Amino acid sequence: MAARSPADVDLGRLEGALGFLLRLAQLRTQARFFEENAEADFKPGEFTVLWVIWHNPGIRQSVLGQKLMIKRAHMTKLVRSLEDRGLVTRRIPEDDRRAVELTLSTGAETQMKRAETRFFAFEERIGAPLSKTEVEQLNVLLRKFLGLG
Amino acid sequence: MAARSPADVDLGRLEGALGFLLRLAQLRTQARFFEENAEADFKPGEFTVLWVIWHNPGIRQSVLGQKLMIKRAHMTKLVRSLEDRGLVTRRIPEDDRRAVELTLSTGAETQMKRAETRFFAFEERIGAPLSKTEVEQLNVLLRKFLGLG
DNA sequence: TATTGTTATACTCTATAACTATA
DNA sequence: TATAGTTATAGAGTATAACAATA
Repeated sequence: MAARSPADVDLGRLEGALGFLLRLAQLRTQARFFEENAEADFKPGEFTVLWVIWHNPGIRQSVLGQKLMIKRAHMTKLVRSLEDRGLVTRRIPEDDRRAVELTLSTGAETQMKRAETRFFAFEERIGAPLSKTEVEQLNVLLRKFLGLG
Repeated sequence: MAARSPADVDLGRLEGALGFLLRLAQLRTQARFFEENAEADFKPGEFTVLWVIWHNPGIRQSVLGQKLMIKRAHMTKLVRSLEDRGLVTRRIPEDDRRAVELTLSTGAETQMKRAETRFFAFEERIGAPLSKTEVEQLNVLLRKFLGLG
């Protein structure tokens, strides 16, 4: 009855709960990232933000936040820290002086090219418990779940 | 070029990255949970911990932490808060006086029966963008990804 | 009035390291 | 020596509300 090892634990209905499985999958992925990429330039969140700015130069801070589900107040702090590290430049557009347009610095582009290799190599590795077809299925289902593509 | 709305944003290879999709899916699920369950007794993390204790009475604190990927130091604080609220009882077993065995209080069982209904109803709802078959596929793939069942 | 971004504050989750007690 | 749990501390992420500037 009283479980003495993780394998003995009975999760009951929880084991079929999508929210629970998503949380666990995300936690495990994040934990593995920090184990295997201790000396990486960027954390996953930073990489993602920089990546999207890189591929959408001049993107507005609010749009970036909406897309990546980052709240405005947190976005401010995040962008400030990237700016302080010389990775991102901010520009106030003439047509709407409330907004902020974000661009990658040239130094950041160089760093991102290196980080890209490492990051997507990791993405390949974490799919390992699944076959190539299964990874593709999982991708399709998650994108549909999220209303992307 | 410069994206003015989230729909315009180009995610490039990121859109096919498992870690990224998992993070977004988890974030969205969590955000929806708090929108729709503002008056719930328990947060998802608390519900999960209480659920596992409920279904594995006398489970050791360390085993629970391993299963749910909660670090020991955080586990201590979490269990303390549950104990302070009269939901969980701690017991030092005679055969290993370093360990702590966790059990649900009777009051907590009653609360959990109510919470169970709400929680799993939410779990049903979040699967909505997908068909029943797709939800089942997603469950299977995530469990395999996690090395469960 | 509504929107964009900022500031201030607080709470949760997580990470680390040093510690106690038990094995 | 190793393990289970605790304590203390720090950092990241997130939420809220109040605010300024602009639309």
